[in-house]
Amino acid sequence: MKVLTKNTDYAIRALLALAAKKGCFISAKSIATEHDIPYQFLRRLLQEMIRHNLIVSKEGVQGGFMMEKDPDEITVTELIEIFQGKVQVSECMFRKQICGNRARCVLRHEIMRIESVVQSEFEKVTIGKLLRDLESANQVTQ
Amino acid sequence: MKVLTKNTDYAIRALLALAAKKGCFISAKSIATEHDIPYQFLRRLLQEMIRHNLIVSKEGVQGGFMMEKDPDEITVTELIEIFQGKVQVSECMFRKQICGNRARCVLRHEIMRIESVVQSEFEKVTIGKLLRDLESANQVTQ
DNA sequence: TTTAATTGATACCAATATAGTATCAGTTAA
DNA sequence: TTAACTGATACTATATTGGTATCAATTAAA
Ligand code: FES
Ligand code: FES
Repeated sequence: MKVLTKNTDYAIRALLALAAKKGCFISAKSIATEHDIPYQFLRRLLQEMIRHNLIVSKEGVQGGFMMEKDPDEITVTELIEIFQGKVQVSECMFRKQICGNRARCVLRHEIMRIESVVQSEFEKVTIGKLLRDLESANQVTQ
Repeated sequence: MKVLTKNTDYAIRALLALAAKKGCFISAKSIATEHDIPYQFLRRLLQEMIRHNLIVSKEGVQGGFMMEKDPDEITVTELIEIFQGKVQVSECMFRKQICGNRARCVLRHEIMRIESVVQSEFEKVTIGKLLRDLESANQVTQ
């Protein structure tokens, strides 16, 4: 069971690259080569993130992509939702036969509780936090 | 993003059916019809659960499947691992370029922390617990 | 003003995972 | 002897994921 797919994985890495150079326009090509992400795949992800107002773009020579939203406000939960759809444990376990009362269903409550725990854990992890972790890790090893 | 696939969903339901009639052999056919699970699909899941010593079977007429392991010892985590593979957030985010030091990688720590949170949440949910929830829910509604 | 570097948009393809079906041999209670 | 069962395994269909290709539009710079 994979929690993060390539979409999300690559998107996080691209955002880290942009966050590290906030205010500058960085081309998709340079991000792709520097971070070992398939170019056309990355392009699609970047366009999707524009639609969600995480980043902005500039066309033409010297163009590229730039961080728009505050990195500390971009959570992994948000990225998962964009690229993998909303986290849901199960559409609705135990339909029909077993579970007659959807509203009061104890199982459903159990499931929803877990859903919210998972989500809140991923919400604690923001691009901003990851970037700081990354930078301090690099200092140690250099 | 779906956390539980049909495999796991059906397996849980089948186990609940068996746990509710502990000590008896129940045929795959009756479980399938009563709980609206595709018969051949269910058969495969049951065989897989035999291999993992969750249940046992008896061949021939009046045969079927019976709970083997204590329902309170069967966690949703275990079922996810059987049917969807071990929970892993990402194979290894930020390989190569960014992350030179696998052992000390802060990002990796962050990811592993979340992994363990997710796992421990699902470990709290056992077949035994679900069954009791289910039974008390049924009492209320009847 | 031409050109090369760029994004926008979109269609396509390949690989893998998920969901479901079919078949036939072997076992066993009735 | 037979019908109700499981064991084993192969097959198919569909969806998701991962990746590639193409071409038009834009723009800084030569
Ligand atoms: S599990 Fe869906 S309503 Fe109870
Ligand atoms: S993310 Fe894999 S070692 Fe750092």
